Amino acid sequence: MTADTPLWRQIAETLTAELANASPGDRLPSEARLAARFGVNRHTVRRALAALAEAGLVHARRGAGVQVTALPTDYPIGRRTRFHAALEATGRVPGRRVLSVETQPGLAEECAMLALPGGSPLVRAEGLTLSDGQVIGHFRSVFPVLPGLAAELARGEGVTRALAACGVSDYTRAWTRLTAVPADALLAGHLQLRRGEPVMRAVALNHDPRGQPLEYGITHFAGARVTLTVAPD
Amino acid sequence: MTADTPLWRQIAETLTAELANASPGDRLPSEARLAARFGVNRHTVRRALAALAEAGLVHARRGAGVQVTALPTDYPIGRRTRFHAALEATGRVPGRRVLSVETQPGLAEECAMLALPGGSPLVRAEGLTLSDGQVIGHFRSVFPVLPGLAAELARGEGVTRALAACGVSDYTRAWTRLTAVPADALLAGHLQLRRGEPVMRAVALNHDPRGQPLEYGITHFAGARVTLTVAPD
DNA sequence: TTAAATTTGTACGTATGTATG
DNA sequence: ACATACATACGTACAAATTTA
Repeated sequence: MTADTPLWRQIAETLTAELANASPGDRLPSEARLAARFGVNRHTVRRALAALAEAGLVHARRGAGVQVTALPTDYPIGRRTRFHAALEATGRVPGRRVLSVETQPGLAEECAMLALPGGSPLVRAEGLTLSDGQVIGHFRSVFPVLPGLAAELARGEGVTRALAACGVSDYTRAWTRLTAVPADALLAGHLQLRRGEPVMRAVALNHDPRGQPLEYGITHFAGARVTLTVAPD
Repeated sequence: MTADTPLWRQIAETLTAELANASPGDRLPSEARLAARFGVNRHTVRRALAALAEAGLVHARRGAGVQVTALPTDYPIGRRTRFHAALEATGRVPGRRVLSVETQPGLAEECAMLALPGGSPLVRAEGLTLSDGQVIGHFRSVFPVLPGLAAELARGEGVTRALAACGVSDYTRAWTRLTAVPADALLAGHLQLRRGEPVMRAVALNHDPRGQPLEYGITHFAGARVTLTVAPD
């Protein structure tokens, strides 16, 4: 996002971010208006819009404007499916390295996912997932504040054990959303990849047997090192 | 190819045709030379080259030239017979476009997955997965040879209906394996991505209610456009 | 090792055509 | 018919990476 990245790419990224709040069918401002807004030539805006169109996010029609065509498609894979990482089945030694555990006010999205009021304090944990000592994933999870949870998580014995120590005997996965994304610089560093290499993002919500949300987490797996298997129960 | 088609497209088509006699790694003439040859501005040539790059046929490197990455003959134009209308699908997929249906001896892996002797003839189907007319995935499936199956698949009425026409009333997913991989040139062309962009690979096995393998398929989804949701019942 | 030439990438500007509303 | 908006195509200039001398 600094001066060495092309103008058209900065504009494309800005517009992409803004599309998150848009709906399919919404019209973008005209190329001339966008050019005026960003203080660039119209062709520079066109280059940015071409990138968005190539990604399938927008669609331009001559005479009409540029419309938002599609947001990421939600693709249900099946109902009676159970989700587990392949490494559990292959007999490898799983492990994790907790990088940080903090208690902070949660972001709006995080609080909403945990069914808590906005700005509620949350326990945030970040770390790496290992297989035979090899880094295969990076996770970032938020939990509601439970007595002693942060300390238990920091011991690195795993989420299940930490929750059990806090009196939560069991929890189940409400849903998982999977998508393939390019690794950013931070992720590339954690997973020992190059920027842009494919990474699988798994966004998951876990809740207790009564349906109370317990954990909202985003995990990124190194695409080349991980296969997720979805199999019926 | 008349006067109403844009110059850049005419040039792109001309270059694509000429690539048939080229080999991967060959260098194209410089943009300046091509501009002189076609008698157009350099930007017009750039627009044409951008189209070729988008299709995964060439790759440009600043300072070096433009190189051929893949042969047009590897590109589906030669193999695809015709585009069929997208029809109703298996319930989860909004649309499908069947590109080709062939009966061929299966590869060892394919035969093994279908529990057939090596070298058995298989019905192979290839096509695109759509959502609102937008290409979101590319699939390649193999089936055991059933009477009339190839013809039914070729009609583009969907896998479910084709199997039903052959007496298979129902089938279920045995398992799905997911991993994130970079798009190769062929896939980039199909999914309208750039080479190397993240793609989610789903390898799936479907079988009939008695456990007999019916379909072994590999689908690649455009990472930016698809989210797979896994939810328990 | 250095310097120059080559080649693609970015950004600007201008003009005109064509479809839409 | 008219204004709006995207599409095409020309031009210039400079930056950045590579190749060549």
